[in-house]
Order: sequence, then C-alpha cells, then structure tokens
Amino acid sequence: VDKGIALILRVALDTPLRRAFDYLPPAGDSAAEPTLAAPPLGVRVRVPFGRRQMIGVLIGIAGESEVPAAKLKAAHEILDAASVFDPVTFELLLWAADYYHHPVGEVIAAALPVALRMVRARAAANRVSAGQAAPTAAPIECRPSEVILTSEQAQVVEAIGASLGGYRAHLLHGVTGSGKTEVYLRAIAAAVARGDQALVLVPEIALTPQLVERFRRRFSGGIAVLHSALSGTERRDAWRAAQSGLAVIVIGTRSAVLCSLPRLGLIVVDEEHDASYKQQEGFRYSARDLAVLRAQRARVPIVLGSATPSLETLENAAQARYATLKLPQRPGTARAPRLHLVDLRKHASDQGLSQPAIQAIGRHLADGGQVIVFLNRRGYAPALFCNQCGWAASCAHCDARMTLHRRAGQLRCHHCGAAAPVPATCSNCRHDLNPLGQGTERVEETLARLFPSAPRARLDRDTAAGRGALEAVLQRVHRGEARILIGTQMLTKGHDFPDVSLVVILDADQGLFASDFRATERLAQTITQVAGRAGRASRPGEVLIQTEFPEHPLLVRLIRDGYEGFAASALAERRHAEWPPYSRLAMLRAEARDSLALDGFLAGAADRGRGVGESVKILGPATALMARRADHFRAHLLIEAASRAVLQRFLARWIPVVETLAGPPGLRWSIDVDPLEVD
DNA sequence: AGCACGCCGACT
DNA sequence: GTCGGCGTGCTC
Repeated sequence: VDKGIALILRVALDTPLRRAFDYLPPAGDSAAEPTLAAPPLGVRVRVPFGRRQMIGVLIGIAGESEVPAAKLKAAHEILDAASVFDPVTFELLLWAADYYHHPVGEVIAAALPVALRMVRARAAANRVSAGQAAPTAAPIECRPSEVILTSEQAQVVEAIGASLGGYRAHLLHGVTGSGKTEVYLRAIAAAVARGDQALVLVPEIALTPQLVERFRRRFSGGIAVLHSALSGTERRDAWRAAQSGLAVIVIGTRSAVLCSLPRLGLIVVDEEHDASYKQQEGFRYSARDLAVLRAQRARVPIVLGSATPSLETLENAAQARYATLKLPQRPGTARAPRLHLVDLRKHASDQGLSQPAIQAIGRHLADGGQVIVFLNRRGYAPALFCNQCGWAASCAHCDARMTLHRRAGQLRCHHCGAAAPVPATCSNCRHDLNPLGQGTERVEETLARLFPSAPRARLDRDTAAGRGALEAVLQRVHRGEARILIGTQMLTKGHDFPDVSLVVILDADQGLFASDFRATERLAQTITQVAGRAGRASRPGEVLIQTEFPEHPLLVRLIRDGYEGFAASALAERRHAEWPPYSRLAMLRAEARDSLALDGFLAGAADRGRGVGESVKILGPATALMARRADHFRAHLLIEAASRAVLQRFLARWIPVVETLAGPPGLRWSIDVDPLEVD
C-alpha cells in the first residue's frame, strides 16, 4: 500500500460558493483501507464546515487536493452505501450546475429534500435505500377509462406508445379541450404496464387539483405528488417513494424534474409553454429544457403538451428534432370558439366594459350560459390620482404606483408588497383623489351594478389566498351558483368550465408594445388559453377581445389564423431580429442600494467580458424596467450569442472574472442562462 | 448563505 | 462599565 496516495473526497455543499470542498475520508475508513475505501459518487457525506456541520453529496474522488494539507479536514461520516441519485439524474445535476453556471452545492440541494440533509435528523428516518431496478410486489392497476378516444387521440397514443423504450421528443399540440390529459393517461398506462416509472410535470399543482384527482381515479396506487406546499416529511416521503421505485407515477412541479427515478420510462410536460417551468431566482433552471435532456440521457420518450406551444418548441418541431402530434379538434360536438375584436375607440365603455361586451354578457346570461371576464390586473384600480394637481400615490420603495385595494381599505405595491392606508385627500394640494383604471375588484363592482341578478365569483391572488379558497371559488362556478366569473391569469390554467359560453378579454393591449421580445408571445398564449375556456361542452363559444389597436398585425393574425398563424409570423420576426430560438441569451442581473456604483460594477463586468475574446454581443448596462424595487436599484447586461456553444464558452471564462470584481456593499448579482424575461 | 470577529451608542 | 448594531471575512 502506497502511503503517498491520499484519497480526497470532493463534496458539494449547500452554499452559494461556486466550488466543491475537499475532505479526507472519515478517520476509521482510511486507516483500514487507504485506497480501497473510495465510496461511490452520489452518497451523502456528513462533514465539518466552519463551526458547524453539514450534509453534502460526494461528487468526485481525487488523488490530491489544491487546498493546503493543513486546511483539509476529515469527513465525519459517509451516510449511504450507494448513490442517492440514479446515474442519469446525478449526471443531469452536474451538467445543470455547469450549464446554468450555478454553484453545484445549491443545485444538488435543490434536488435533495431538506429532511435528508439535516445533521440532527433521526438516523432511521434519514436512511436512504438504493434505487431498485425491480418493480414493486403489488402491481399498479390501471382502471378502464370511460372515455372513448377519437381516432386522432388514438393515433397520438399509438405514436407515443410505439416510442417507449428509446428517446423521442413529441410535441403534443392540442387545442384547449382536445383531450390531452386522456392521452397522457393512456400513454402512462402503457409505460407502467412495461414496469416503467412515469414523470409528469405540471406548472402549478395548487391550480390543477383536478388533474391529480384524475390520475388517482385512473390508477390504483403508486402515485407520488411533489410540490412546494408539502411539509418537510411529506416531501421526504414522496421523494423516497420516487427514488426507491415504490411510486410508479410522479406528478410534480418544476423541481420534480430533478427527482431520482431509477426506472424512468416516460416524461410528460403539461403546458410546456408555461413560464413557471423556469425558476426565476437562485438556480435559474428550465424544468422543461432539463426534462428534454433527461429524456435523451435516460433514452425514454418525452411528451411536451400545450395548446399554445412556446416558439422554441415549435422551432424544434419545425427542425424535426421533435415529432409533432396534433389534436386540432375538440371531441364530440364541442366547437372552437369564435374570436372577435372590439374596437375600444369606436364604442363607449363603462368602467372598462364596452357596450358590445355588456350586450353580449346580457345575451349569454339570458341564454343560461356562464360568462368569464378576464383582466390580468388585480385590485380595484392600478392608480390613485389627484384630479387637481396630477399627484399619484406611489410606492416609497419602488418606482411604481400603488394599487388601490378598496375592500381591504389599502394601497398596495404589487412589486414589493408594501401596504399603506388610503389617503383621504391629495397629500400635495388637499383636493379629492380618484381611482384611475380598472382591476378585477372594480370590474366585479361594475358587473354587480350592470347585472344585479347574476351572481358573481372573482378569482385572483386576493380571493384565492388561503387553504381551500381557490377550490371554493371553483366549486361555486361548477355548481352554476356563479354566473359571471371575473379573474386574472389564474383562470387560464386548465380549469374546465363546461357552461361558459362567453369570454370577454378586457385589455388585450398590455403587451402589444412592451419592450420584452417575448411579450407578444405571452399575450397570444394568454388570449388563446382564456378563449379556450369558452364553449367546452355543447354550447358554442364566443370570445370578445377589447383593444384600442384592432389593426395591430399580431391581433389580426391571431384572430384570422389562430395561434399557429401567429407563431409563424412571430418566428419570422425572431429570425429577422436574431432573437431566440435563433440566438442564445444570458443575463447578468445586479441590484444594489447605490445606483452609480451598480452601473460601475456592470460597466466593469462588460469591459472584462469584451476581453474574453468570444464573438458575443454584450448589451448594456441597462436599467431594469422598474429601476428601483424594494429600495434596490436594478440593472443588467444582456449577452447575445449565435449558438449555445459560443455562449457557454464565453460564460465559462467570464463568470470567474465577474466573481473577482469588487462591487458596492450589498451588491447582489446573478447569472440567468436562457432568460425568459429580458426587460 | 451562515456565522464569526470587531469596534462604537443606550441601558442595569 | 456591559449588550448589541451590522460592516468585513472565511468556510476544504
């Protein structure tokens, strides 16, 4: 035995430091078998870290360390006999840390429940058994479906089923109400019948209890649900069920893509266009993109489902990287709704409701239909103005107006959460104050005045706050107790309201002229998704879209040719302007209390970036759309590259330099690879 | 991020 | 005379 060969454990720890930490093996181990004691990668390790102890994950074994020998400490204990991650997941995590340029310890921490990383946890409860390759003793039964598939659905199920056992990405482009969920259920049943596990990603579990219910009704057991509202032990148990293979179907929000699944056989990403798949802070990964990579590495098929696919996904499908499966029609007698634009310049309106909209609401109510009124702005009014001197109530901490919440008797800032009492008069000139513009609360008031006999329900973050509140509102609508449903984008997330025959979109114009290059894509998706709530059963649907710009090319194309037509135009524009998916972006965002020093830091970072010698465009420093938020000034640099490879080469050289730059006290910066919002 | 150490104001 | 404010500095 060569005493000169040391065994160094490289351990990923949950700290924002962009490196792993080297340790000597636990004292007992190395003394007995100095070189043969190498534990497998992926096991948890309890180590001393500063004055405390932490549980990290072994990500490498080295023969030597760059850290001075005097600084090296011995690990306390190896906690597992085998990796807690299946090999594909483990490699995926290391890849993601690299690709998103995020500290590997935080990436792994995002994938491992806190309960399994607690130093003081009870050993028995903390034990993780190795992932099993064999299926469980009690097989999961799939109950027969009452739904008769359309021939289109049957073809789609067939195509997905035929791809089991190897990598294949399918775009399932199905209009709202076309029965995508039934397709998922059948495809998953086929995977489960092979003894495989299936992973189902959904944007927001709290908003889709109906989907989980449907899975539980269809399968006799073996379903684990992973989402942010779980308690520590619930999360640990669900994670362990997935990791041990006990759970056969795992339904979860974005972090579920990081979950260990030893027999993964199929991935479904529902509403793949949804922005909530991208984590917007810390480890800024895209669960949708990681899911595709995971499917590739695990050699399993993936289904990306949406009525309004992202332009990135449509381009992948156009390039034949993804197979396109279409469900262009609703089953049965249900028809796609008719969309109409209402020119707000031509028609008088009452608190944001145009005369044609008011008439249509009256007509549909009289016919026994339900009505959805959509406005993506909660509260009573987005501004409180003095009509004498023009003063407006603004947030003391942000560059933003306060929103009036009349029922709560408060002014609230929707950006930092600050609240203030409603002033009785203008603080400047003592004249009266007027609420300007409409939020859902005010629209509800107006509808109560116009249609006093029609019961209403309002669905937004204010009315859906608290346990069961959302369900209560939805129940009132389903039972037909509420005839008019007023709501924000919460309405767009997959709820099925069979009796809704009319949808009114009050303000289509937010987003038509926004600076963010994705704004029109989001608007088209929102309009199409909300419109899809109308006429889902036997009632023909009607959709009214109020706008001051009825000749805007986006709206015209969307109304005339549907979402696909819009997407074709939008992709042509993206290609011309060299935006994604025809280029790749990264953003360096920073915030600090001192705006001058903030710009200095970013200018320095940009300068050093130009010295890196990659052919990327460095745009900025630019001030964020809202320059000050929660007392911090915000600005950013935008990096634009022709390809992923160029962008990655640049970032790999540039980020370490940025780390060495001194910033003002309290400076916080982060790197966002493939950002969704670039305001 | 934690959690230390380290120097200057209002209390028993 | 102490308790404690949050400004730098380190974690293998």
